Amino acid sequence: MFEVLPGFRDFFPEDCLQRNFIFSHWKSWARRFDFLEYDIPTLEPLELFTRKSGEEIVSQLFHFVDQGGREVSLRPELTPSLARMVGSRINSLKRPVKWFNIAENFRYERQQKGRLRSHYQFNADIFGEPGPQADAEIISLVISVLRDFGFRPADIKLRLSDRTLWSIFLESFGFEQERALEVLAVIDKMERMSREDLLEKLKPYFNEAGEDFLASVELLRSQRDLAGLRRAMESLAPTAGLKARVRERLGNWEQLLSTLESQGVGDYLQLDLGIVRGLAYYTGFVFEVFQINDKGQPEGRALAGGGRYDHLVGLLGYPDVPAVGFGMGDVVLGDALQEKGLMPPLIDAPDIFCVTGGEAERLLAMEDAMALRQNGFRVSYPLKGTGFGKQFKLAGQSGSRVALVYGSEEREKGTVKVRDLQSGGEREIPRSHLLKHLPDIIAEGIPTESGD
RNA sequence: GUGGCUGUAGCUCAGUUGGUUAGAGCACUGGAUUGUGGUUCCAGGGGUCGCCGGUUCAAGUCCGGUUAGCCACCCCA
Repeated sequence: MFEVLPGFRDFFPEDCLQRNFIFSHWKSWARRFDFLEYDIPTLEPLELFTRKSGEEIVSQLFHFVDQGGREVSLRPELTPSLARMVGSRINSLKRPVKWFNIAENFRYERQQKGRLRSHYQFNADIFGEPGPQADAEIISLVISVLRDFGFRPADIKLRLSDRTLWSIFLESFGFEQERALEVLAVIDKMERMSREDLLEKLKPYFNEAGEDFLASVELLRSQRDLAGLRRAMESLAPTAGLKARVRERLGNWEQLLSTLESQGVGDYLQLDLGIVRGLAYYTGFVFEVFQINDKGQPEGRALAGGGRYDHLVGLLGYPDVPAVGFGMGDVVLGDALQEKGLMPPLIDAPDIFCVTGGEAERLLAMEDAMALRQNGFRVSYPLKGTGFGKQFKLAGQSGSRVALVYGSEEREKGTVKVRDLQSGGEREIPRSHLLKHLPDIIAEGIPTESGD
């Protein structure tokens, strides 16, 4: 017997129904925000990913050598491919470039909850616009989608942070470029590490001054509103030059937040500089969306994450172009929808179920079924002969709205009996009038004789 | 990659101190039912007890290994 590979999933029809429910929401909201759909290959040169993330990523990629001797890999994400597409035509694309994609991504990793070796991810990105209104557009889209799934502000929070402020902060301690990123990586782990371990990790950078540094980091991380963030940053910036950059950056914050407030999604935001995101290429606003528990604490894996990456396209060898985007995976989202009871009952039923008597009647039904199908109706019938009773049972189980009854009596009169499978009401109409009347019957039903 | 827990029918699970041919509910198939239903009743199919080995007269049950899943690390899309 065969089983699916570890970390992969079979999608039975009921699973596809749920997947399509998620996909259609994603797509619908991307369209409403006027993002255009694009797509990329499943298989890419291995180097496309190592260029961005370094050689250590290779052990987590599904990669192999193809028959032509090329080192290739299933895509673990689509940002590098997207950067290639955008970069290669950046001078002819109308800006801002607003694109989205829904695709399967692969990673060779030990699986656990919310994290498989294959998952589907919704990505939307904006290229060519460096200002905070592009960030707001992305964040607003993320929240709009999740809100439409039924998550309320009490269920989820988009934790919003800023790599730019962290850079200014680290610069005030004398850290820039690589060393700033290394210290940032330590800050990223603060939620999960003890104070002793943190101090140990910071020792190479601060010697004995780690305590003071940590206190400053804590001050920043604990801020939950813009006024507090402003006070904290200004108290930490030692020079006039840094103070000016803080003021300018906080102006961007104001614009971002006021845009999101006026779009009515402010209730989902939580200012939280504790979000850093591990990836090195993020440059400005960054965010992650989490479910929150009764105490208001984030729980589980991020439902979505993203941010600004103004130098990635340049890093991959194309002209520099500012960019901001996000990703949202189907696994964590699907789990969250199940837990919260937000996955609605999804029905997948035909419009019409044909019930037939003998062979002559069956052939008439086949003729009508095809005509109905050509007009967009979803029509089903048994694929083997059985009695009327059995067929009505099947019709009921199918979830179909109406049954069309083709018996010898109807055949002789040139009619067909239409039965409303919900109300039990019936109506006999000439076969030639089927197409004309069925849309109304399906929409409005047939009352029972008692007028019920 | 490291560690802990768990594997009995498609699903949820029983299965006694090791003891004959491994069970239930749901689901599925057929029938009761050849002109009207999702109820009901009857019957049936479906298992290498994850896999391999060991202990034993005897293993679903005990032991070892392995594999898969879950959880936590590591890491992060």
